[in-house]
Amino acid sequence: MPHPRQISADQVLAAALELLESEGPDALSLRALAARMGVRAPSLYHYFPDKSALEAALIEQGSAFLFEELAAQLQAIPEATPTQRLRTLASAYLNFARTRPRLYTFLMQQAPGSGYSPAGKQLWNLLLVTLCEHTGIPDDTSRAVALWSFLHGFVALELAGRFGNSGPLDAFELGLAPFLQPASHLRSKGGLPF
Amino acid sequence: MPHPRQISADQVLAAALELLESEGPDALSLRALAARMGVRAPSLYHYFPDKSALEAALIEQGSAFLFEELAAQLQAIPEATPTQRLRTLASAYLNFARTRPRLYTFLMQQAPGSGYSPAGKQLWNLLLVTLCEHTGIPDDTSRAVALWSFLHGFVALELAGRFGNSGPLDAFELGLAPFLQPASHLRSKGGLPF
DNA sequence: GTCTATAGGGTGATAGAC
DNA sequence: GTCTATCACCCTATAGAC
Repeated sequence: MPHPRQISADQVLAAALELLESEGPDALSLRALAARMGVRAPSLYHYFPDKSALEAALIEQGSAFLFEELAAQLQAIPEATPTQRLRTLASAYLNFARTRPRLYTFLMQQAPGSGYSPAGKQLWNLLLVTLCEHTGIPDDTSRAVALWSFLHGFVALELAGRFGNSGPLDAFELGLAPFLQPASHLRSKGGLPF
Repeated sequence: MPHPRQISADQVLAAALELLESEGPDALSLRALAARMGVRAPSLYHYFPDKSALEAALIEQGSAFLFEELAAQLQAIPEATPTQRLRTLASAYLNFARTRPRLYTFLMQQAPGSGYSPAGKQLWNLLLVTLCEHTGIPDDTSRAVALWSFLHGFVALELAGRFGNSGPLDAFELGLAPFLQPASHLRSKGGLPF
């Protein structure tokens, strides 16, 4: 046989992830991707019906990657208080985005497509649960959205190069502080935020 | 004369802004832009040396547009307290992004290029001054970065369709609340944030 | 399962006529 | 100042050989 099996769907996704991170989203073409795998572009159609399907799978896998990274950081500190866990989550989020800036940007700039995303749901749930365990409020959805907004906003602006060389780390701590307040302070307000 | 002057640099930018908002950034090609102006693509090179120069000018003008919108909203309430002004600024920011989602995304996803951006500086200064007048802290840079992070993050996630139909407006108020706290509360902490 | 060949489209940019 | 014509490149996707 002149052409034995050389690649797999997972290998395609792994190579796509590498290509995306090293060359940017515009360089994520089927030709370039195939070339990186030592194969020709049409071969990829054996594993994905078209490019958008490949992209969707890439987003799903990238989201799962992010989730696993955050979960791993939390599992590394089993004795931590809920507040420490929340701070760790925030740090891990920032760290992931800094380590894989183009992947992070790629993940966030696309809506979760038509179908629903298991990895996206896991991610959101991790954030929500970690926050709720800190605040002690059962379904603290709005606060979780606010926290996510801050985290994403900080990360996105930093990755886009909007922060000068003025220390943005101060700002990260400052913006995070209200979410890290002791839970008692939040509940004593009786419904009023902060 | 078979070919009298038909367009100007400003008209090109205005048409580009329309095209960007209505068709998205991928549709912003020189051919499509020229077609929209009733002209051929090569004519555009008489006003901009290349596409990237046109994009840079578009970003600059779009940023100025955003700045003017925010400034106008603030000038409309000359009697307002600093806190009211800050809240108005946040609302106007959110409103601009919702009204011109693709322009906003386009503006934010690009670094300010090589040179510096007067409009970008005006924008940042307006945010910084409005916040500082509220907190009473002279150079509250870090807090301004944190506020910008939250505003941009909320807007970006909303525009990317990451918020379900669960009320994101609550989250906006909740995330904004720490920044709107009475100034006395901020200063009484003696350096400690919040 | 991978290949070659190709269809059919897009893009930015330039030369030179008028 | 705008045009036509064109270069040189990129892309996704399919047909059909092996």
